[in-house]
Amino acid sequence: MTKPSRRSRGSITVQDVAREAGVSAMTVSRVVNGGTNVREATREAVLAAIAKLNYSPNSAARSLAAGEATQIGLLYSNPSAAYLSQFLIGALAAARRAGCHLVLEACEGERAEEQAEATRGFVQTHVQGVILPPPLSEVTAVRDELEAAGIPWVSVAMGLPPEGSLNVRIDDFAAACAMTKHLIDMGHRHIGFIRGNPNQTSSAERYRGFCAAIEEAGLDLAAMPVEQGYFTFRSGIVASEALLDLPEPPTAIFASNDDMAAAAVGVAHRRGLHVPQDLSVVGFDDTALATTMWPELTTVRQPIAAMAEAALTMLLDELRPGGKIDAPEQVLAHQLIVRESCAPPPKR
Amino acid sequence: MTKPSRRSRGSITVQDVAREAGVSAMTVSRVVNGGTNVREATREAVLAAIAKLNYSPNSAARSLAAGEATQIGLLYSNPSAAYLSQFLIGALAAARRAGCHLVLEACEGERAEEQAEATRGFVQTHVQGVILPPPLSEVTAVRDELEAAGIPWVSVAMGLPPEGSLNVRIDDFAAACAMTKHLIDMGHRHIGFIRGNPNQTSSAERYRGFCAAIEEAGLDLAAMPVEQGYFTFRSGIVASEALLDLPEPPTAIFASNDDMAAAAVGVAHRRGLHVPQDLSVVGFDDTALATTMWPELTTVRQPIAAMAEAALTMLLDELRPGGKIDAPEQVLAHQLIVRESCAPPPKR
DNA sequence: TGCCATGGTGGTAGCGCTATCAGCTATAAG
DNA sequence: CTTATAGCTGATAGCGCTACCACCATGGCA
Repeated sequence: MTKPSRRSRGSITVQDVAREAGVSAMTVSRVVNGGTNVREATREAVLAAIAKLNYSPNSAARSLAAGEATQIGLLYSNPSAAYLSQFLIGALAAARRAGCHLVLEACEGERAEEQAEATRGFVQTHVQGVILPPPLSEVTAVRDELEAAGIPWVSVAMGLPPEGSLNVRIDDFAAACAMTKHLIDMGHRHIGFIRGNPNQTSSAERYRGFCAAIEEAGLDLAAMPVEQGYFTFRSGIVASEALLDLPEPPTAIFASNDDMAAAAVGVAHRRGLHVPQDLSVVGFDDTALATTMWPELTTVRQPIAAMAEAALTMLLDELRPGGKIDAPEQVLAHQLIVRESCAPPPKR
Repeated sequence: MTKPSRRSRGSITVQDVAREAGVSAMTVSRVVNGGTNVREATREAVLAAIAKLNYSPNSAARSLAAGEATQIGLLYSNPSAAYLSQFLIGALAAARRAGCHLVLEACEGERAEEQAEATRGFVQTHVQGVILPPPLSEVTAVRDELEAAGIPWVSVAMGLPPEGSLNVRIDDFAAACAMTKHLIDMGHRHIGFIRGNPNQTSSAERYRGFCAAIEEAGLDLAAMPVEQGYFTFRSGIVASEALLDLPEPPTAIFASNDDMAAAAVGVAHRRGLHVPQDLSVVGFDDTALATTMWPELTTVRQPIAAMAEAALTMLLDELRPGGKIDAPEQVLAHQLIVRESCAPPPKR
């Protein structure tokens, strides 16, 4: 008489599958994980048993037995909500597959001391690795703290990551270049640019892309009005006002992110300018904002969720004892999203 | 000669703490978890040892040994990004504390069949419970599917949840009432209301709150123009146009969420109306949008992260074998956030 | 013919924690 | 003074899985 174990929730285990397939638990485990050194016939028998019993491995047991990393930190700071939610979706998907937990920590302040403090929180909770989405990927206070604690990290969406560091990003340069070409192809010859926050290297990369496209088209870069922005809506207002106050205002504005582009549209409306008939506006990032405005924004889409997934996967590879990272740097594809906020320039 | 176990990552375990404190591992475990039946002196010794060794429990081992729920589903559908990110932050915090994984699943379509399909994905991945943020909390196709599979769920932010169901929410009625009172107190006597999507009971509750405040102030409810919206920016545009096209347009617009309020502001600007001098606009939810617009929006803040945390905690309580839920319904406090988008009505 | 590679498989021993129960000490009750 | 009762503690036995080795067939090579 086999009384069922008191604690068991009656779920299917490797043992059940092994019995069903007529092999050992070990072989089932091998099939489930990559499965090197298993004969094809055996593998199929196991897979059939898994399907029949509707088995799914217990991730707690798996991480415990494998001694895997279980806590991965994610330090975020004042991200756009749209960015963060996409990022979390991607990170969670990867985390669940790997059976590890995501530990979030907000890093509010701008001061190095506050940032270091938030980072230390991670060290105390024993996270085994940390993911740094922008703009934290660029903050040395955070990176130094992690370095000191010997915790590996992956930076995401840096414009120009330091050599040899783990990072996942898009090609900001190429994307900005393509967007600028799009404006030029529409007929714009006088394009205003709003730069991003200089504390992020992607700002410089986007500006470089803009410049490259202008020069490649044989236009006079010096004639293009450029304003400094800081990725915030407010800074976009100031920059847009400055651009539109010029004696000869541009016919198109390329803002380094969507928030600032939204600001440009708002300023234009206040001045009675119609977008896109009188002024074209384009952004960068394709956040939710881009489609909750009127007109909807032409912008560059970053595969945010995929980048988060890639970052977590890369980090776990790094953490795995034997496994060395084959590519410490991963560049994912961006996409130009054309919507209604840009049109050929008005005829004079 | 004790060779260290091959797989150990050198982390501190209960055994280490037990040795340090001069007690058994079991006692340490008791102290760490609630700690019933432990003498005060013993507890302190254990806590001291924990602090000294900087011990933190291994959540994988814990869930495995305790046979706890490890996978909680979260079905989301076209939420505002701001809502989702806040929600995930709260849910993740609770999930990590409980040592369970969050399994996300997007439920895109509107059709019952698609919704049921997405839900079945959960059943196959063996989630032990499901959290339903709005608007899915109201979708019967989803709930029926979960019911059929015997998976418990918690609904979040329903306006008027069915009796006896697990749910976490705010008092939409009271919040809308307070907001309306705020407008009346400012001197508004002719207030336009944009309703939310009728597929969500919170829409009706917010409208009820509006009506109650109007009547309580002795105003004529029938004189207040009301338009149907669907929580989207687009629907807000249509509704706002209708309100402002009236022969006698309202001096204030109360939109049932921030997206529609943002639309109202946009429409007003297009018509050359200044907000808040010519028209006051208020929203509901306090999403990120409320502060990335100009002027910033007066709105109602829902404690989204706290609601998500409460929902997950409630679900885990329900799942715990012995533990019965003491309160299947939990109402959290909302907050009126006053910003720049509303002012006394213009003098005639 | 022997012998070592090699690919495939199973047995064993934990990973770090907690449920269970037995035992042990104090206090209350008989 | 015994017995019942409660409070506190520890030994044991797993939770479901995988690392590690031992093992057994092959088959190629000397």
